[in-house]
Order: sequence, then structure tokens, then C-alpha cells
Amino acid sequence: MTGDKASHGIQRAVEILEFVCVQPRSQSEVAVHFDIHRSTAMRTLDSLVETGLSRKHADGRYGAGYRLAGLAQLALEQFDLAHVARPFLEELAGECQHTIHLAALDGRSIVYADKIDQPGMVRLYSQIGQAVTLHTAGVSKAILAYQPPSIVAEVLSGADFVRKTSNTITSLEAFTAQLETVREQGFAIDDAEFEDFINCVAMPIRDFTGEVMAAVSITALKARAGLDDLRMLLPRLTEITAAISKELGWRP
Amino acid sequence: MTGDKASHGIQRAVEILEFVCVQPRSQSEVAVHFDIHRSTAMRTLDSLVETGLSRKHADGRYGAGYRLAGLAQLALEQFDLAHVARPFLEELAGECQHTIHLAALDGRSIVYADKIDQPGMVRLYSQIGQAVTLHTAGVSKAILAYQPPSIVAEVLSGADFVRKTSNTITSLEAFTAQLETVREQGFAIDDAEFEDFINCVAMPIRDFTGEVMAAVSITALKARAGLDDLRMLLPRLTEITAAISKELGWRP
DNA sequence: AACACCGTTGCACCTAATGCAACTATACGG
DNA sequence: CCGTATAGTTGCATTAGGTGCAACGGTGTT
Repeated sequence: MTGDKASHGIQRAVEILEFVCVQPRSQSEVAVHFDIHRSTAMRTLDSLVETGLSRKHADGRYGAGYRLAGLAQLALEQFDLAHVARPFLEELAGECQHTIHLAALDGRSIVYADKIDQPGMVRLYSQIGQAVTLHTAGVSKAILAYQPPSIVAEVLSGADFVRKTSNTITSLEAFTAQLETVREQGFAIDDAEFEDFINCVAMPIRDFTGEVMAAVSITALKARAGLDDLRMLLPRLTEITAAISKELGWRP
Repeated sequence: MTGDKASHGIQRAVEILEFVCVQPRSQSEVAVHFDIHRSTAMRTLDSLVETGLSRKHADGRYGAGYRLAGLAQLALEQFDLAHVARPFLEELAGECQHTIHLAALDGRSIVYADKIDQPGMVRLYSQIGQAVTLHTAGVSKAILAYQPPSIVAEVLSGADFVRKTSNTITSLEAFTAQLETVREQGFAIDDAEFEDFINCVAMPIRDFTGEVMAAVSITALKARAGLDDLRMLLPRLTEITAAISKELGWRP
């Protein structure tokens, strides 16, 4: 295989696993979705079942398996960030009744590390483990604003600056200017840049070295809470992100 | 590949993923542990990193990745049993201050579906997603006691009845007699059968059809709570397992 | 400086993953 | 009940890719 590409088999298996974890699926649905032969879908799913990552329900559809839950529990014990942050995020979510995101710089990308949804709300697009939309997400700006230019350049080499709404920042220059604004005001926003009716405010989290490596955001439907409403939550968000940072060893 | 064996690549990848999730490891450690070439270990780990299931730490060791956490969150939304049971298990754990296990019949094996540890205790051997030790585990007996003989025979074909302690049941006949005792008394025990200083009591969980498909156990170090102490918790365990069963649709 | 070990890369070989054809099973409509 | 369509399964041949090897560079230790 090529030196810079994931094993084809592993890549395929992980994508199929995620597909059936979102919602249980039959092997035919998997075959159609991934444009592979029914026998290939069957064998890959059977492999996932045999490893325990997937389970075959009584109706023949495949879903998540218990070993996946076990792996997750092991994994969570390694995520100091998510572990430490979770109680604070739940506290914040309880108070403000909005969706809370935690994102982290992960190599040369930024990914969602945790997420507190609100019951009854439309489920937002974000998914733990998936990369954020670099040029629109508040957490992205809150992290990149405090990175060295070399890191910013490297991470943004993966940004396409595609227009999503009329508010979307579509150039590197404008985005860099926005990072300067974030540094000045101490927080980042997403003002309907990804989706017309969703906005958020975000603030950085520092680790024990004082470096910014994560951020927390409060996200809401504009109809429910506009930016002005969210700005009023900034003092509390400041406290929460400082508390998480201190728990991670940061000394202001 | 053979029709009844997991894809070699997927099997290997999952085992390596689990190995580094238990504790972050270097590629050399992975190579030695699995008796594979350093370049094979490197490529498999890089594949896991590229899919997001694993992460490469700054010190070069590999650990759990954020996408694994995302998959787990998706998975948990599918586990009615674990979802429904979790609050009850936490309640029980809070009251009795012992380790609580939830195990489920999964195909033709019985696996740990959830587990509530106690802070400060020696971490017990059990791991979510892993199969229970069929001939010693209380949850195994609590489930098998209520299965049809054909299911019992099929599941037990995977039991080796290896002696672990002087209390271990080492024959199919003795084990079958024990299942009869479980039916009579309504609960199962592990009386230092797996490990000399650990005992437990277990009771079955029924689904909406009334069938037993899971069990809950209270496990403790003998030094901390012997079987007599655990028996005193049976009324409460009865209530808890009945409550979980009712939540799953069981009507007594 | 020498040595040991680890991480990485290109390459050849061998294994296994894949699609195909053919089969069985199931569900549905007439 | 029968015919049809779709889904699931299996054996096999082919092709793709996974693997170990040798060689290299980097790092840490003596």
C-alpha cells in the first residue's frame, strides 16, 4: 500500500461501522451506500460482528456491538481533556440550555472532542471525532487565534473557504483578520457562517503549559438566542473555560 | 478468505486498537506484543490514526482517538439495554458501594454490557465488550439458567471448564446442576470460582417478551463483603433487576 | 565515536480481499 | 399457490493490497 494512505480494509471497515452505528442497516443498504458488492458488504459486516464492534439484530440489520462500548470506555480514560471538561460542560449546558461543543487541536486538524446536546432540540450537525469546518466554526477560530503562524498555515491548508451562507468568510486574508479580532476581544463567534440560523460564541482552553489546544462553544438557533443573547453568556463561558484550563494545570 | 473467519486485517486492527486503548504504546511494543514486523505495526497504527480511531501522542506513543469516542456515542444510542440500565446500576452502586456488572446474551456468547466501578477499588478483570468466563461468572449462570437447553448447549460449547480456583465448577454436569439451583433460589453466585478473593451475586433481566437476555451482578472482594453480606443485598437487587426489566417492557 | 534500538521507506512476494455467478431464502402481488 | 423481485449466502478465480525484508536515518546511551 502507499505509505500515506490508510489501509484500505481498515478505512472501509471503519466507515461501514460508523454507517451502521448512526442507524442500524441491512447488508444491502451498506452495499448500495458504499457501491460495493453484496458479498463484500456481508463479509466486512461479519468481520465487524466477529470482532464485537458490530452486532446483527434479530431482523437481520447490523448495528453497534458491545466491544465498541468497551473500547470507548477505555478510550475515555485516556482523554484527559474530555474527562476533565465533561462536568463543566454539563454544568454550562444545564445553565444556559444551549448546545455545548468542545473541540481540540488534533495533529493538523481540529475535531469535536465532546458535545452536550439539549433534549428536544434539532440535533446539530457536529459529531464527536469529526473535523470541524475550519473556516466557519467558532471553536476553530478560538483555537487558531492563539497558534503560531506555522501551525495556522498548516491547519488552514486543509480549509477550502467554500461559501456556505452570505456570512461565510471566503478568503484567507479575511479569516486571518478575524483571528486578530478574536485575540483582541478574547472570544470567537460563528455568525450564521455555516448555516443561516445557527450562531455561537467560543473561547479557548489552555493546558498546563499555557498553550491553547482546545475550545468550548455555546451554539444556538438564532430564533432561540441571537449573538447578543450569547454574548451575555461570555462571563460564564470565561469562568468555565478558565476552570477547565486550571484543572488541566494552567496557571494564569 | 474463509467464510467463517473475521477479516485478518480488521481483526488485527481491532486488537491493536484495544491494546493501545488500555494504555498508550509505542509501535515497537505493538510489534513485539503481536509478533509482527515493525513496519507492519507502523502501517496498521498509521491506518488507525488516519481513520481517527487512534492518536499519536507527542512522545510517539499511540493511544485512543476522538473518532472512537464519536463512534461510542453513536453506539450507546443503540444500546437500549445499557441506556435503560445505566441509571439503575449507578443507583445500586451508590447504595452498596460494590462493583456492578451488566452482562447480556449476545449471539452465542455472554458479554459484559456495562460496568460500574468503585473509586479506589482494585480494578476488576472484567471489560465491557469482552466475553464473560462462562463457567464461573454469576451473570452467566443467571442468564443460562433461564435459556432453552439448546441455547445452553450451544453457549456452553464455548466453555472450557478450566479450574481457576479450588471452588471452580469443572464439569458440565455440575454446572447444569448449579443452573437448577439458580432457578430454585432465583439468583446466581460466584463463590470465589474465578478468583479466590472475589465473590458476587447475580440476577436475571427480562425483556418485553419475558425472556431472560441479561443479568446484573454485585461483585466484591471477600475481605470487604462475603457472600452472606451480598445475599443481604438480594432484595434490593431483585427490585433493581425488576425495574430494569419493566423499563424494557416486561410485565410480570 | 560506537553501538543498540526505534521509526521509516521502497520493493517484491504472497496472502487475502473482492466481484462474479449461482444458489437459497424471503416477501409480496396476483 | 405461483411467479417475480430482492436479499442473503457460498465457492472460486482474479486482482489488489498487506506483509516482511533490507536498508536507511535518527535518537539515546555508554
